[in-house]
Amino acid sequence: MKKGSKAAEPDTNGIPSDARRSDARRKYDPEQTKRNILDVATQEFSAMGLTGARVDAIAERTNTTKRMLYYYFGSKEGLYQAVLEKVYGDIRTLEQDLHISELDPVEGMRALVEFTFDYHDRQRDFVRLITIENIHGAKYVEQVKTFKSRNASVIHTIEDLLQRGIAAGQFRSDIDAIDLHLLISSLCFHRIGNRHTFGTAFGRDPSHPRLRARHRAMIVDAVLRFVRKEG
Amino acid sequence: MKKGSKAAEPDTNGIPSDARRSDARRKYDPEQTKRNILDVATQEFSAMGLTGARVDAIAERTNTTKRMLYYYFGSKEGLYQAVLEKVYGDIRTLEQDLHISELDPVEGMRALVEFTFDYHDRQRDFVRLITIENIHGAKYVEQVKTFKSRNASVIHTIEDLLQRGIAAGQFRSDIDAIDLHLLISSLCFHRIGNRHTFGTAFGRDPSHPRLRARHRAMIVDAVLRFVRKEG
Amino acid sequence: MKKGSKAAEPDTNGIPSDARRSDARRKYDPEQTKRNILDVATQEFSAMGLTGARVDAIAERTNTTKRMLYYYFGSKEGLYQAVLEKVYGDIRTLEQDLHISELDPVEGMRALVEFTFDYHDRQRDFVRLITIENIHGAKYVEQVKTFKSRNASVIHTIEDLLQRGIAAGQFRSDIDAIDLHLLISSLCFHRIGNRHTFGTAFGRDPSHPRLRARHRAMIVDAVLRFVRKEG
Amino acid sequence: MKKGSKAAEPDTNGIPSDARRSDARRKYDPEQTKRNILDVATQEFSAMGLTGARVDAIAERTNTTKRMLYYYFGSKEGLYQAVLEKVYGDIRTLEQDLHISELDPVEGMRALVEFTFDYHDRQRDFVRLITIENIHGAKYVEQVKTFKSRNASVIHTIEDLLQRGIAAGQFRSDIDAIDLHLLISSLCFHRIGNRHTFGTAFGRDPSHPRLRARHRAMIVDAVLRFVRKEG
DNA sequence: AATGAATGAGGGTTCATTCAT
DNA sequence: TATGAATGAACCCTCATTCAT
Repeated sequence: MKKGSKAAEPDTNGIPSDARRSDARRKYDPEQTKRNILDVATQEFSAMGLTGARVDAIAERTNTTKRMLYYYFGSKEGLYQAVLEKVYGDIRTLEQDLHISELDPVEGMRALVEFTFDYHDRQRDFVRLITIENIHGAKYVEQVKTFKSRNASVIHTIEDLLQRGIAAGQFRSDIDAIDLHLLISSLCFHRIGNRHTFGTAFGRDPSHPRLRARHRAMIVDAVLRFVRKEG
Repeated sequence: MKKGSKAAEPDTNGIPSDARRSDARRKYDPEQTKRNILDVATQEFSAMGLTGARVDAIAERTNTTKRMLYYYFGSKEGLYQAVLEKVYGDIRTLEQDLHISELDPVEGMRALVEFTFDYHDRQRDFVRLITIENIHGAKYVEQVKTFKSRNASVIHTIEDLLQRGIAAGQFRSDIDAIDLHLLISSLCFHRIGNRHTFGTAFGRDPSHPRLRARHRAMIVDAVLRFVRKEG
Repeated sequence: MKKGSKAAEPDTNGIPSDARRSDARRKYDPEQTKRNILDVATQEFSAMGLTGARVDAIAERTNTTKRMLYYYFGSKEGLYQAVLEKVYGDIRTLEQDLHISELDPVEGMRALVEFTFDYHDRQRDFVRLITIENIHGAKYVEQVKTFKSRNASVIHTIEDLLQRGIAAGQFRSDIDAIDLHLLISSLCFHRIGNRHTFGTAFGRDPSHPRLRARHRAMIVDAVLRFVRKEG
Repeated sequence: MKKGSKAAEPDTNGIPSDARRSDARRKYDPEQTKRNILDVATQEFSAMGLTGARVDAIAERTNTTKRMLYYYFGSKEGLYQAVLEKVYGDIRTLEQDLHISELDPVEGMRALVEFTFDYHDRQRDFVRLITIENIHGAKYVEQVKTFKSRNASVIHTIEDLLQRGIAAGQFRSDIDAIDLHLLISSLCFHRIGNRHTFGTAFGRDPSHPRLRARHRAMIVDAVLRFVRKEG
């Protein structure tokens, strides 16, 4: 308010901006503010759905105010989309670390299924957001750039596995890669995504840690039985 | 009231007045009013979710007014629950018609899987409502009386199949009935419930009629390979 | 519905209508229905006020349906007015039974105050309805025929008492009858009408039976001290 | 904003800008907005009762919109309670200014009664709101913090007066302070609170200014006669 | 960069009342 | 005489969003 207030700002003399970024005590840190909003929004959207989520509820649990939310993300939908982007950005590289192409087809398939299983088992926000997206006809995820490319890479991995497995006489030759991915996804997704209704129906939460190992083995088993060449 | 007035009415050619009671032209027909509201509500809730659905939108597409909706169902949530109940009531008896217990275990298993597949493939509202319920932690379906009992009957069917299959030397003996149901459900549910994100990811709608036969065969195949006793 | 249904009605052959009236088992008894509605309505209006009362709430606790309420009383306001009328009709004759004019002025005054006290102490519905009327500017009680005439009679009683008391040298001669009635009413009304706020303020319910005798004596005392000629 | 614009404004002759902060022309002034809402709400609640009052009606007569009402007071009931609080806050200090403890007991009692009379005579909103509260069982005033404490102070004042009056041989020794307060309140409250029904009954509005002096004297007289030790 | 105050459109719900039987 | 079904207007409240500072 006073003139000369600019001079009164926390002095940044000479320190490179990169270093300042990581200073947690800085008063105004746009990146941190954005991250904070995104984290809270992820929880809220994941818990309540797109329509069920409340902008006020998100703002309240944030370190900043509602206005900032609009300042950075434009609208509720914009924020939702940013959440989707963030969640997808988080996965990006994980799969490549498995080096599946270096494994024997059967072992590679097992590794892929186990990875997929573990991923769904741990990333519940991701699972919920996918569910929510489907209620909205995948309208928003469609605009997430990394979405399609990332999924394409899974198909490549599977295609490679199938090809090598067939060549080695281990796998059947009549399996479509996308169909197989659908099959694997189904088995890994459902037990998390629909765990509440399933739990209510059978008095058994399918996502409970106690069942994890058994389900993991079951799904790996089912997939391997499905792809393996008989006799 | 007058005799002559009958002739002026839209023709009812020969249909006895008893049958016409359920006629759309009757002004005071609570059963029809309720059914009409329920039908419209099923669409709206299924399309928009519980929070996303608009009571006004439902009322508008109804033959009556918004007030009647509250007259019969008390609240938006009450109506949602009634929808859940109706959708569940619709399935109840269908399964018993299969007479699975009279079939050979392998054929019985095939019949069960095919039935489950077809059911999910056709009853998209049902699938969507289950998805929506999971976003709300299955809070509402918990209060639907028929829900648990109906689900229990599926498990009995599977248990019977497994037992007979084991006895006949056809099935493995280490399979849990509920786990198997989860596996079958996963495969049938996912391709419908998550078809939008799947379609966006791979440019292929997994619920498209053109893929139905292939997926149906695939799933039956996967389940049978899973339960069958190996060589 | 069938023709000849009239003959099927509970037969009333020859019994005079007066006798039939009092038959509690009669199916349709307008007088009893009306009384039933009025009784329930008195409770509801007295408990909730005119705006706070709910027509549905009244109808629910009645032996008949909401429609009858409109059939007999026309509207919510009509019913409210009928309640007012009933409550006033109930008092009508009570006061005359005291034969105050036959008593010595001091004893007569005591009797009048005690009667007024007891009446307010017992007829809480009456007190509440008066309170409610004042919130509505006495709009409805204005149309109750017995209201003004009944109140006029109290003034006559007081005037008579004052005159006789002055003549006997017992009472002051400078007291206005209406003012005195206001004074007496104030003392008897307030402890019932405002008992809730008073109770909250002082932790003591002024209408509690335990205090009744003391308050009764106090008020009689206060009034007599007020009217008595000094020295 | 321009210098010249000031001259065009309705004159603010010489009042320093600090004082003008509460000026009606400021657009962002939460305190004024709140006060404005409270003032209008006081009228509406007092005139219509809690249930009878309309949020829309309040908002309409306000400088702001209905939304702000909820922004500041949360709900209709919250606003009602705030009104109660405000009305009570207004009285709080008034009584202490009388310095009753410095007066001779008889004069002190007279001052107290006159103050009570004048207060009820002037603060009709207060009287109405107390009436309304009693219809709701004092549910809301119970939560007004200042309510009990303030009332306690009146009792202390009366106790002090009684004690000193007894010591001076002027007052009777058998009077309970709370009972006396009830007596005084009754006399001051009733003529305002029930003036409509009283007016209808006797064709005389007891709260009319023309009667004020007479009633004031009557009530003081009645109270003094009641407390005075008899010859 | 950041904020409390303000907003209009629409949300679910309830009211007293009337219609058709 | 009596009734369940139906109604439209209005009620209280909440939403995502923007303004002025």
